[in-house]
Amino acid sequence: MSKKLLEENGICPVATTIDLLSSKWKVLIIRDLLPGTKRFTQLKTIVAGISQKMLTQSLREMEHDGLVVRQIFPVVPLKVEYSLSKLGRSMEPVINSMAEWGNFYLDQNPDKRKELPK
Amino acid sequence: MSKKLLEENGICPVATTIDLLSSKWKVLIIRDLLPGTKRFTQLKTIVAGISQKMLTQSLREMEHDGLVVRQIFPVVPLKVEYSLSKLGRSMEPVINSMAEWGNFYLDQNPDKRKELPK
DNA sequence: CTGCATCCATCACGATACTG
DNA sequence: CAGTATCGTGATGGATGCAG
Repeated sequence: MSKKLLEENGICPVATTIDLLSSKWKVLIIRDLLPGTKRFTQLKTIVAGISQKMLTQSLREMEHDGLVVRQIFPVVPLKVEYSLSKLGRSMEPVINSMAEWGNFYLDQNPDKRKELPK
Repeated sequence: MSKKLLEENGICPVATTIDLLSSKWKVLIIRDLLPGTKRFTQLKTIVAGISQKMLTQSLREMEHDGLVVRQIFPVVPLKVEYSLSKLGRSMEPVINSMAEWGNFYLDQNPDKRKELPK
Protein backbone atom coordinates (compact mmCIF):
# COMPACT_ATOMS: atom_id res chain seq x y z
CA MET A 1 0.00 0.00 0.00
CA SER A 2 2.98 2.11 0.48
CA LYS A 3 3.83 1.96 -3.17
CA LYS A 4 0.21 2.22 -4.12
CA LEU A 5 -0.14 5.70 -2.75
CA LEU A 6 2.92 6.98 -4.49
CA GLU A 7 1.86 5.49 -7.76
CA GLU A 8 -1.66 6.74 -7.61
CA ASN A 9 -0.70 10.23 -6.61
CA GLY A 10 2.34 10.60 -8.75
CA ILE A 11 4.95 12.18 -6.57
CA CYS A 12 3.03 14.52 -4.31
CA PRO A 13 5.30 15.54 -1.43
CA VAL A 14 2.41 15.39 1.01
CA ALA A 15 1.67 11.81 -0.01
CA THR A 16 5.35 11.02 0.30
CA THR A 17 5.40 12.22 3.88
CA ILE A 18 2.24 10.38 4.83
CA ASP A 19 3.72 7.34 3.24
CA LEU A 20 6.69 7.28 5.56
CA LEU A 21 4.50 8.04 8.54
CA SER A 22 2.04 5.35 7.56
CA SER A 23 1.17 4.30 11.07
CA LYS A 24 0.20 6.65 13.84
CA TRP A 25 2.78 4.99 16.04
CA LYS A 26 5.67 6.28 13.98
CA VAL A 27 4.71 9.86 14.60
CA LEU A 28 4.47 9.20 18.32
CA ILE A 29 7.82 7.42 18.31
CA ILE A 30 9.49 10.33 16.58
CA ARG A 31 7.85 12.67 19.06
CA ASP A 32 9.35 10.69 21.90
CA LEU A 33 12.78 10.32 20.34
CA LEU A 34 13.03 14.03 19.63
CA PRO A 35 14.21 14.78 23.19
CA GLY A 36 16.93 12.18 22.91
CA THR A 37 18.00 8.57 22.70
CA LYS A 38 15.79 5.96 24.30
CA ARG A 39 16.00 2.27 25.02
CA PHE A 40 13.47 -0.22 23.74
CA THR A 41 11.70 -0.66 27.05
CA GLN A 42 11.62 3.07 27.63
CA LEU A 43 9.84 3.59 24.34
CA LYS A 44 7.45 0.78 25.12
CA THR A 45 6.51 2.64 28.28
CA ILE A 46 6.41 6.16 26.91
CA VAL A 47 4.49 5.39 23.75
CA ALA A 48 1.56 4.30 25.87
CA GLY A 49 -0.66 1.69 24.36
CA ILE A 50 1.76 0.35 21.79
CA SER A 51 2.33 -3.37 21.74
CA GLN A 52 5.77 -4.87 21.62
CA LYS A 53 5.06 -6.14 18.16
CA MET A 54 4.07 -2.78 16.77
CA LEU A 55 6.99 -1.05 18.44
CA THR A 56 9.49 -3.49 16.98
CA GLN A 57 7.85 -3.39 13.59
CA SER A 58 7.64 0.39 13.50
CA LEU A 59 11.24 0.80 14.60
CA ARG A 60 12.42 -1.68 11.97
CA GLU A 61 10.62 0.15 9.20
CA MET A 62 11.81 3.51 10.39
CA GLU A 63 15.34 2.19 10.56
CA HIS A 64 14.98 0.89 7.03
CA ASP A 65 13.64 4.26 5.90
CA GLY A 66 16.59 5.98 7.49
CA LEU A 67 14.59 7.84 10.10
CA VAL A 68 15.90 5.99 13.13
CA VAL A 69 19.31 4.70 14.19
CA ARG A 70 19.62 1.48 16.15
CA GLN A 71 22.60 0.91 18.37
CA ILE A 72 23.27 -2.43 20.02
CA PHE A 73 25.37 -2.90 23.14
CA PRO A 74 26.42 -6.56 23.46
CA VAL A 75 26.23 -6.60 27.22
CA VAL A 76 24.22 -8.73 29.58
CA PRO A 77 21.41 -8.10 29.72
CA LEU A 78 21.23 -6.86 26.14
CA LYS A 79 20.96 -3.14 25.65
CA VAL A 80 19.63 -1.44 22.54
CA GLU A 81 19.31 2.27 22.04
CA TYR A 82 17.24 4.09 19.47
CA SER A 83 17.74 7.62 18.30
CA LEU A 84 16.67 9.79 15.40
CA SER A 85 18.90 10.06 12.38
CA LYS A 86 19.54 13.45 10.81
CA LEU A 87 16.61 12.75 8.51
CA GLY A 88 14.48 11.78 11.47
CA ARG A 89 15.27 14.98 13.30
CA SER A 90 14.39 16.93 10.19
CA MET A 91 10.82 15.92 10.83
CA GLU A 92 10.70 18.04 13.95
CA PRO A 93 8.90 20.94 12.21
CA VAL A 94 6.22 18.54 11.04
CA ILE A 95 5.71 17.16 14.53
CA ASN A 96 5.71 20.66 15.92
CA SER A 97 3.06 21.91 13.54
CA MET A 98 0.97 18.92 14.47
CA ALA A 99 1.45 19.72 18.14
CA GLU A 100 0.52 23.34 17.55
CA TRP A 101 -2.59 22.43 15.67
CA GLY A 102 -3.52 19.91 18.32
CA ASN A 103 -3.27 22.58 20.98
CA PHE A 104 -5.28 24.99 18.89
CA TYR A 105 -7.95 22.37 18.40
CA LEU A 106 -8.06 21.51 22.08
CA ASP A 107 -8.50 25.19 22.89
CA GLN A 108 -11.49 25.33 20.56
CA ASN A 109 -12.88 22.12 21.97
CA PRO A 110 -12.25 22.09 25.71
CA ASP A 111 -14.66 19.20 25.98
CA LYS A 112 -12.17 16.98 24.17
CA ARG A 113 -9.63 17.65 26.87
CA LYS A 114 -10.39 14.96 29.38
CA GLU A 115 -7.28 15.00 31.50
CA LEU A 116 -3.91 16.56 32.04
CA PRO A 117 -5.30 20.12 31.73
CA LYS A 118 -1.66 20.95 31.22
CA MET B 1 -9.59 3.38 18.45
CA SER B 2 -10.01 7.05 18.26
CA LYS B 3 -10.74 7.23 21.94
CA LYS B 4 -8.12 4.64 22.66
CA LEU B 5 -5.27 6.81 21.57
CA LEU B 6 -6.43 9.79 23.55
CA GLU B 7 -6.91 7.71 26.64
CA GLU B 8 -3.62 5.94 26.38
CA ASN B 9 -1.65 9.06 25.69
CA GLY B 10 -3.45 11.40 27.99
CA ILE B 11 -4.05 14.52 26.01
CA CYS B 12 -0.93 14.88 23.88
CA PRO B 13 -1.61 17.46 21.16
CA VAL B 14 0.32 15.43 18.62
CA ALA B 15 -1.82 12.39 19.34
CA THR B 16 -4.90 14.57 19.08
CA THR B 17 -3.92 15.70 15.60
CA ILE B 18 -3.08 12.23 14.40
CA ASP B 19 -6.37 11.12 15.80
CA LEU B 20 -8.36 13.46 13.59
CA LEU B 21 -6.21 12.59 10.60
CA SER B 22 -6.57 8.87 11.27
CA SER B 23 -6.66 7.84 7.64
CA LYS B 24 -4.15 8.92 5.05
CA TRP B 25 -7.03 9.92 2.82
CA LYS B 26 -8.10 12.74 5.09
CA VAL B 27 -4.81 14.51 4.73
CA LEU B 28 -5.00 14.21 0.97
CA ILE B 29 -8.57 15.48 0.98
CA ILE B 30 -7.61 18.51 3.01
CA ARG B 31 -4.70 19.10 0.66
CA ASP B 32 -7.08 19.11 -2.27
CA LEU B 33 -9.72 21.25 -0.61
CA LEU B 34 -7.19 23.88 0.41
CA PRO B 35 -7.32 25.57 -3.02
CA GLY B 36 -11.09 25.78 -2.83
CA THR B 37 -14.48 24.14 -2.87
CA LYS B 38 -14.85 20.89 -4.77
CA ARG B 39 -17.68 18.62 -5.76
CA PHE B 40 -17.84 14.96 -4.81
CA THR B 41 -16.87 13.69 -8.22
CA GLN B 42 -14.06 16.19 -8.50
CA LEU B 43 -12.57 14.92 -5.28
CA LYS B 44 -12.99 11.36 -6.40
CA THR B 45 -10.88 12.20 -9.43
CA ILE B 46 -8.27 14.38 -7.76
CA VAL B 47 -7.63 12.16 -4.75
CA ALA B 48 -6.37 9.47 -7.07
CA GLY B 49 -6.84 5.94 -5.91
CA ILE B 50 -9.53 6.59 -3.35
CA SER B 51 -12.65 4.49 -3.57
CA GLN B 52 -16.09 6.00 -3.44
CA LYS B 53 -16.67 4.30 -0.14
CA MET B 54 -13.58 5.71 1.49
CA LEU B 55 -14.25 9.16 0.09
CA THR B 56 -17.77 9.23 1.46
CA GLN B 57 -16.69 7.78 4.76
CA SER B 58 -13.79 10.17 5.16
CA LEU B 59 -15.89 13.19 4.27
CA ARG B 60 -18.58 12.17 6.74
CA GLU B 61 -16.12 11.83 9.57
CA MET B 62 -14.42 15.08 8.70
CA GLU B 63 -17.77 16.82 8.57
CA HIS B 64 -18.59 15.36 11.96
CA ASP B 65 -15.26 16.56 13.31
CA GLY B 66 -15.94 20.03 11.98
CA LEU B 67 -13.12 20.03 9.46
CA VAL B 68 -15.27 20.00 6.35
CA VAL B 69 -18.48 21.74 5.33
CA ARG B 70 -21.00 19.98 3.13
CA GLN B 71 -23.37 21.99 1.02
CA ILE B 72 -26.22 20.38 -0.86
CA PHE B 73 -27.89 21.90 -3.92
CA PRO B 74 -31.29 20.27 -4.45
CA VAL B 75 -31.06 20.34 -8.20
CA VAL B 76 -31.27 17.60 -10.75
CA PRO B 77 -28.91 15.94 -10.93
CA LEU B 78 -27.99 16.37 -7.31
CA LYS B 79 -25.07 18.65 -6.60
CA VAL B 80 -22.98 18.55 -3.43
CA GLU B 81 -20.05 20.76 -2.67
CA TYR B 82 -17.37 20.25 -0.05
CA SER B 83 -15.15 22.91 1.42
CA LEU B 84 -12.92 23.34 4.43
CA SER B 85 -14.34 24.89 7.56
CA LYS B 86 -12.35 27.50 9.40
CA LEU B 87 -10.93 24.70 11.51
CA GLY B 88 -10.12 22.73 8.40
CA ARG B 89 -8.24 25.63 6.86
CA SER B 90 -6.31 26.03 10.08
CA MET B 91 -4.61 22.77 9.20
CA GLU B 92 -2.86 24.37 6.27
CA PRO B 93 0.42 24.86 8.18
CA VAL B 94 0.44 21.18 9.04
CA ILE B 95 -0.11 20.17 5.43
CA ASN B 96 2.50 22.66 4.34
CA SER B 97 5.14 21.35 6.70
CA MET B 98 4.40 17.87 5.46
CA ALA B 99 4.78 19.07 1.89
CA GLU B 100 8.05 20.78 2.74
CA TRP B 101 9.43 17.72 4.41
CA GLY B 102 8.29 15.55 1.54
CA ASN B 103 10.17 17.77 -0.89
CA PHE B 104 13.23 17.75 1.32
CA TYR B 105 13.10 13.98 1.48
CA LEU B 106 12.68 13.64 -2.27
CA ASP B 107 15.70 15.86 -2.79
CA GLN B 108 17.76 13.58 -0.56
CA ASN B 109 16.39 10.50 -2.28
CA PRO B 110 16.04 11.26 -5.99
CA ASP B 111 15.56 7.56 -6.60
CA LYS B 112 12.19 7.73 -4.89
CA ARG B 113 11.04 10.28 -7.44
CA LYS B 114 9.70 8.14 -10.19
CA GLU B 115 7.71 10.62 -12.20
CA LEU B 116 6.57 14.19 -12.47
CA PRO B 117 10.09 15.55 -11.96
CA LYS B 118 8.18 18.64 -11.00
C1' DC C 1 -24.60 13.01 -9.64
C1' DT C 2 -24.12 11.47 -5.05
C1' DG C 3 -24.19 8.13 -2.05
C1' DC C 4 -25.73 4.00 0.92
C1' DA C 5 -25.79 -1.14 1.59
C1' DT C 6 -23.50 -5.62 1.01
C1' DC C 7 -20.32 -9.01 0.32
C1' DC C 8 -15.73 -10.31 0.72
C1' DA C 9 -10.52 -10.38 0.78
C1' DT C 10 -6.77 -8.71 3.12
C1' DC C 11 -4.25 -7.00 6.76
C1' DA C 12 -3.18 -4.54 10.88
C1' DC C 13 -2.77 -5.53 15.46
C1' DG C 14 -3.10 -7.77 20.04
C1' DA C 15 -2.20 -11.81 22.90
C1' DT C 16 0.68 -15.33 23.97
C1' DA C 17 4.63 -18.20 24.16
C1' DC C 18 9.48 -18.89 23.39
C1' DT C 19 14.83 -17.41 22.73
C1' DG C 20 19.74 -15.26 22.79
C1' DC D 1 16.45 -6.84 28.04
C1' DA D 2 15.01 -7.11 23.48
C1' DG D 3 13.33 -9.34 20.58
C1' DT D 4 11.04 -13.46 17.17
C1' DA D 5 7.19 -16.63 15.92
C1' DT D 6 2.48 -17.89 15.66
C1' DC D 7 -2.34 -17.57 15.92
C1' DG D 8 -6.89 -15.35 15.93
C1' DT D 9 -9.83 -11.50 15.18
C1' DG D 10 -11.67 -7.13 14.11
C1' DA D 11 -10.99 -3.43 11.09
C1' DT D 12 -9.90 -1.65 6.50
C1' DG D 13 -10.99 -1.01 2.08
C1' DG D 14 -12.33 -2.55 -2.81
C1' DA D 15 -16.12 -4.10 -5.93
C1' DT D 16 -20.70 -4.20 -7.02
C1' DG D 17 -25.44 -3.09 -7.15
C1' DC D 18 -29.24 -0.16 -5.99
C1' DA D 19 -31.61 4.53 -4.93
C1' DG D 20 -32.91 9.62 -4.29
